Amino acid sequence: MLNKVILIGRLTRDPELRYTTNGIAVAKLTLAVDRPQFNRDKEKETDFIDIVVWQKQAETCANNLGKGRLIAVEGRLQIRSYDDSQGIRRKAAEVVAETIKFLDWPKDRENQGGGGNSSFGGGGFGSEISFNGDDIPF
Amino acid sequence: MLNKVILIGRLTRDPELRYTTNGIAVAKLTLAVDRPQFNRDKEKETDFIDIVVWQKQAETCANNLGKGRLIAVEGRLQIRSYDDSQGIRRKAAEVVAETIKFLDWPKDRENQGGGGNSSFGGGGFGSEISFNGDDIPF
Amino acid sequence: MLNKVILIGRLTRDPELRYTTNGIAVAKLTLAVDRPQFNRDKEKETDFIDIVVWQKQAETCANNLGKGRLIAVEGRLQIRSYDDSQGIRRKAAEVVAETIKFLDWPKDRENQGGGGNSSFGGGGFGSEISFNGDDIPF
Amino acid sequence: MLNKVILIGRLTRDPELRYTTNGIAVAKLTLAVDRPQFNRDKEKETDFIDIVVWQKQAETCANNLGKGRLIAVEGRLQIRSYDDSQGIRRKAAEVVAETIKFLDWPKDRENQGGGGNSSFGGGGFGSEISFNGDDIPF
DNA sequence: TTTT
DNA sequence: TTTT
Repeated sequence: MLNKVILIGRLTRDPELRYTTNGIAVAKLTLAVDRPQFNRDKEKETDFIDIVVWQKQAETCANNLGKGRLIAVEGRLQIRSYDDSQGIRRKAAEVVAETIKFLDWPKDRENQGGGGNSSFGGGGFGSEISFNGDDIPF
Repeated sequence: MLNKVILIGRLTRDPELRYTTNGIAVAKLTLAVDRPQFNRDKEKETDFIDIVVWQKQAETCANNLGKGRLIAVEGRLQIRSYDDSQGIRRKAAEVVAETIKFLDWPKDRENQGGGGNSSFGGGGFGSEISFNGDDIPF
Repeated sequence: MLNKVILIGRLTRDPELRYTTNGIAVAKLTLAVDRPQFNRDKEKETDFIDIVVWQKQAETCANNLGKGRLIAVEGRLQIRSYDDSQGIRRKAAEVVAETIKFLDWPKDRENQGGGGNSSFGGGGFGSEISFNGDDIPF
Repeated sequence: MLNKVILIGRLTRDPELRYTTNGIAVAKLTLAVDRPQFNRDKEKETDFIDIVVWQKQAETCANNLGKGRLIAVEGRLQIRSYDDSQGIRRKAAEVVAETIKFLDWPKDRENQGGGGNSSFGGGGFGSEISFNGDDIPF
């Protein structure tokens, strides 16, 4: 079974950081992802997608991201069922992030920054194991 | 903005085919996507994901798929807000399919079939334009 | 069969635009995609990936992109075999783009621009058919 | 930077298992991925894509997969440069697998098997950390 | 509510 | 060089 989601969009709000009772960090983000517009007369349509980020990445997001920032998210779509405060059964859909890339710089940094604000930050959030191939025996 | 979802899973029910007032075919599927299990003691977890398929593909799905079939879905995650029959505001998440591949054969065909039921069906649902590269001027 | 590639990276050179003998536009780009770095002591590793873009998108890329620009590419991995000028059999790998998103603004525009260079361009390259769901009969 | 490849196709040969000088298992597969056919008159086109699998997954593939098997691969596109045995500079493209799913059963099993050969095996190759969400403090 |  |  495969469950893979890749999104690029902007945060609609600052990340919300919590800790589980076991002390695990978890952040919740909301991402605005505009749908492609084929008809300029039609109003813009946007999907507002809830993102859940765990552990160290949660703290990195909380410390470095804010409303309006452009990010890429790779993760999986998770559907949870729960009863809300009025006892109504609800389904929640959220993307559980495996990797988050920052695709622009914070506003502050741009304003302060000298010339080079077009460079790319991003890296450093991956958690996969990798090899450089120097040692491949083929 | 990018919004890409790729799923492999099994249908929990037969496709449900409708037509819009404009006569456009639309099918609704529910896909069971098991999460990877890292601990055999824990109970299996599954996401039940609603899929929407449009037009000719909707009819192809309705005519060829049934409960239990294994499929791959490529599409985008769409979040809709609506008021349910009790007037309660709800959010619905569904994957709008762009391409669907059939990854196994219907039970009937396997039972009737002679030897070769391991072959792959699938194709024919793509909607993209493609080129074969014979004419690339590089 | 499924063949899906999603890349984010920077152009190593300006797009190279040609036309087939049938007059179809085709652009070739090279994308530098840094691998995630897990060890700051190791030198940075980068994959240089050839991208082929067809038709209107080819011209849009040629007219709007240049060396250093950050883009997202969605497409498929294509392996071609050919004989090079010395008659040596070679294999070429390239990603045939279906959609390209521009993730930053050209340098010029940033320099000229007032404050708001953090906004997002991107859109307009999609080629899929979409629906807004107002008319879904469920 | 993002580099994500998702493929579904059939093995053109049995996996080739080796070990690095450090004793790390690495398997090489070749995957045939048919391109979507929009014109039944045209001959079928196929991309033959090299896959590299590392560590425990390499051994699992070597032990369980063979020519003709249908699999799904998730990984990243890696471009390596090297000099071949005639001293000619070449570029090799391969997909470094992160996850591999088995989408059909081996021929033997089907032939021996009683009725239920349509079920899905697959699982167990994931290497990511996951959470079950019971403990989300939202 | 659920598939194998 | 190729899978179904």
